[in-house]
Amino acid sequence: MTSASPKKRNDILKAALELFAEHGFHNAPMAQLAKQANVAVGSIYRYFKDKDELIHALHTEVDIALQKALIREVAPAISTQQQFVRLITNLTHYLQAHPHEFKFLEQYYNSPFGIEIKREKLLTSAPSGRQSAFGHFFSGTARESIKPLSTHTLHALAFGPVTFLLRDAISGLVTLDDILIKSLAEGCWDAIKK
Amino acid sequence: MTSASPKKRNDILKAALELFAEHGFHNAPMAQLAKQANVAVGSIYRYFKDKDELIHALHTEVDIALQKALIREVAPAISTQQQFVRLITNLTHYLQAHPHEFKFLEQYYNSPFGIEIKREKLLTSAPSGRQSAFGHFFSGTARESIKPLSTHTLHALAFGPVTFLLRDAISGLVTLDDILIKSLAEGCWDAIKK
Amino acid sequence: MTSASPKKRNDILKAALELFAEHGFHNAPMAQLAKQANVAVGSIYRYFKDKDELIHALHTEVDIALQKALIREVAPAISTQQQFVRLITNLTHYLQAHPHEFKFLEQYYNSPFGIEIKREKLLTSAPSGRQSAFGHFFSGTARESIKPLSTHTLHALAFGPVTFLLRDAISGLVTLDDILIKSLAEGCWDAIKK
Amino acid sequence: MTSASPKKRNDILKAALELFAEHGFHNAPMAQLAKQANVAVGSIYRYFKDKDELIHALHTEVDIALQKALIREVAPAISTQQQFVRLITNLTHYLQAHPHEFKFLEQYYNSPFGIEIKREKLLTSAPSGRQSAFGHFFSGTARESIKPLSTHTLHALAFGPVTFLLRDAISGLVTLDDILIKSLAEGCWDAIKK
DNA sequence: GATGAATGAGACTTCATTCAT
DNA sequence: AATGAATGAAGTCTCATTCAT
Repeated sequence: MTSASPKKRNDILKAALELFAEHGFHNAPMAQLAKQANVAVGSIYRYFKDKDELIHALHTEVDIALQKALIREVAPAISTQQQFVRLITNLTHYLQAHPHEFKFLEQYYNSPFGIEIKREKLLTSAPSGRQSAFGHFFSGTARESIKPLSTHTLHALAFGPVTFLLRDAISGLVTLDDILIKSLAEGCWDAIKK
Repeated sequence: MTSASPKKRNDILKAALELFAEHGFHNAPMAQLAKQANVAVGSIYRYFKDKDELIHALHTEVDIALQKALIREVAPAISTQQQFVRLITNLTHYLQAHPHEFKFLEQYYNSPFGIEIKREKLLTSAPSGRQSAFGHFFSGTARESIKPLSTHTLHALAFGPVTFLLRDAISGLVTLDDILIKSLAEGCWDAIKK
Repeated sequence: MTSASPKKRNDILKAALELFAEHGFHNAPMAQLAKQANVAVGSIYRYFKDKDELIHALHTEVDIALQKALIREVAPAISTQQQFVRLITNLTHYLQAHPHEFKFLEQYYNSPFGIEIKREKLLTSAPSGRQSAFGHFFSGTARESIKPLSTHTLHALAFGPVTFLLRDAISGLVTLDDILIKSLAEGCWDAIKK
Repeated sequence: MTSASPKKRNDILKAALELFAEHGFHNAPMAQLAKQANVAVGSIYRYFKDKDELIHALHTEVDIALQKALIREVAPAISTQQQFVRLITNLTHYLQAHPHEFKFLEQYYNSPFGIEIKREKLLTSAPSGRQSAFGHFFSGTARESIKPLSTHTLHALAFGPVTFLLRDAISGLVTLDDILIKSLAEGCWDAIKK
């Protein structure tokens, strides 16, 4: 699907993000999506082959934006621990500020879509947010300061807690203040540091 | 809504677990479910008011079974760290051996259903489910050995990595051997211990 | 269908009358009917071949009871007008006191069932309530005092107003007191008297 | 709920009228309705939210058409009696010529739908429908020539016979010729005139 | 290129009827 | 004879997708 008007394509993706996050893939009819995007139903199909392709495209966009956010202010100058805490903090802040993105991603990775994607990531060096930023971190000089575990395990210890807590935060069950985020990040660091 | 024959009710729940795990709630039509359970469509409605109630009932069953598995061999005699490692190990083993249950739960907690339940668990003293086993642990004598963090944060640090890794394991992206599980559990412990 | 226990048969008919009147034929499932009658679903089918037969049987019962009520205190001694007013009054009183019966009959005559029955009534001298009581009246000595119209027209002029008003009364839109009923009956008499 | 093409909307209403009249609301599946209207099932739902709304909409249409027919040739010049006879005659002629409309209305007023409507008519000044034409008549100068009864009673005496007889006529049990209609109308007049 | 009315497969659910116990 | 669990056809409604304008 080639895009004729990037503006319109964006409107659709934006509307899709909101609807998917709020109602789930299966409770977001194309008709409603079109309405929210101020676009005719038929037009959506000029930009995306079908609903699945729309979902995948949205994932790519969201993933790219997330990656950008992750590496903000992660200077090489600062200590390894500080770098790590920075990454975790960036991740948490960004997703807390973008609950739609978070809900969308959770949903995505919990659906048939997600598994496919994960498998691909292993094979190709996919342009995917999280893993690449952290992947870079884990395979860099940090390696000396952290436990000699597989990348998968490290990812789990670093990411797991954040996503777990974010779920609760976004459902309104907890409030994430800076103190909490800091202690979370430090806990994660304790989990992986040598 | 519960009728006489527990056998048939069970057949339905079993079929539901498989289909929901493999295709998702929304891609598991009642007709297919009936077929898989060797039951007429209408029969399902003798045991469950509607699809939602079936999903909730399934959650209850799965949750109870999981809790039973969690507390296996967690003797009061062993050290706090050993208790914790035991809990994490039990959780991981059980869910790895029961991928359907895991996928179902992930899906459940990522849906409107789950949030409701979580909220309830906060208010009531959750009669079943993951949190109660760990909740018990965190509020017991272990408290002296672990960081003074909120229950939510502790849960996140303890559970987050496991569920994160399990997703990958169940997708076939990693293989969880006992060594890996042990280092994961120890990592979690490092994250929360004082 | 032969009746084994007239008691049970009656329970079923009574329950059917209530449910049909309150919810309509199509919103009165056999299961609910059974429950209300304190009888197993299957048992209903021992007394009535199917739902249709049950409805027809109920019609017969209701019709017979109505006919009995109609001829109460219609002595040959009193004047023709008084006889007529008596009939109308009886009809109104009875149906007002038995709204279930009225609603059932209205529904019955407004359905495919009713038309069938009416057609039969023309051919055979069916044991049917209303028409036979009034039929008898119209073809008796009263004929001299009333307009020389067809039986159908006379029926219409005599019955029409009553049933029309009863509908409103039973919906709660009007209250029928004795004065109102009297003026109604007199109006009907004015319509048919010579 | 009203979309662009009034043609298709009309086709649906026309088909609905036929099916509802012939088989009843509950024996006229949407699928059959669609077929009869030469329309896809889904299309019906573009024009009407659900079956109930379709039924209500149909009632509105039928009611408007009926009212138009009622007031034909009811000149103010003619006598009160003549006006009344005219109204009754119009009503009878129209409904005899439009049996579907008659059956539909009977069914409608005998269902939960109808009662609602009647109640509303009492409160508001009914923008359409039978009552308004006759209501107008009863509250006009005619009042001097007719009995001092409640509007409800007058309606009953005027309408009751007509609807009663029409039921039989439409079932084919009677044939309504002009003579019969005339004597019916005069009977009704005798019932209400002072 | 854009529009949105039309389509119809398919989802969920109900309920009259049967039949093993 | 009675029971009520089981059945599955059939009903209402939704929604991804197409296509004439």
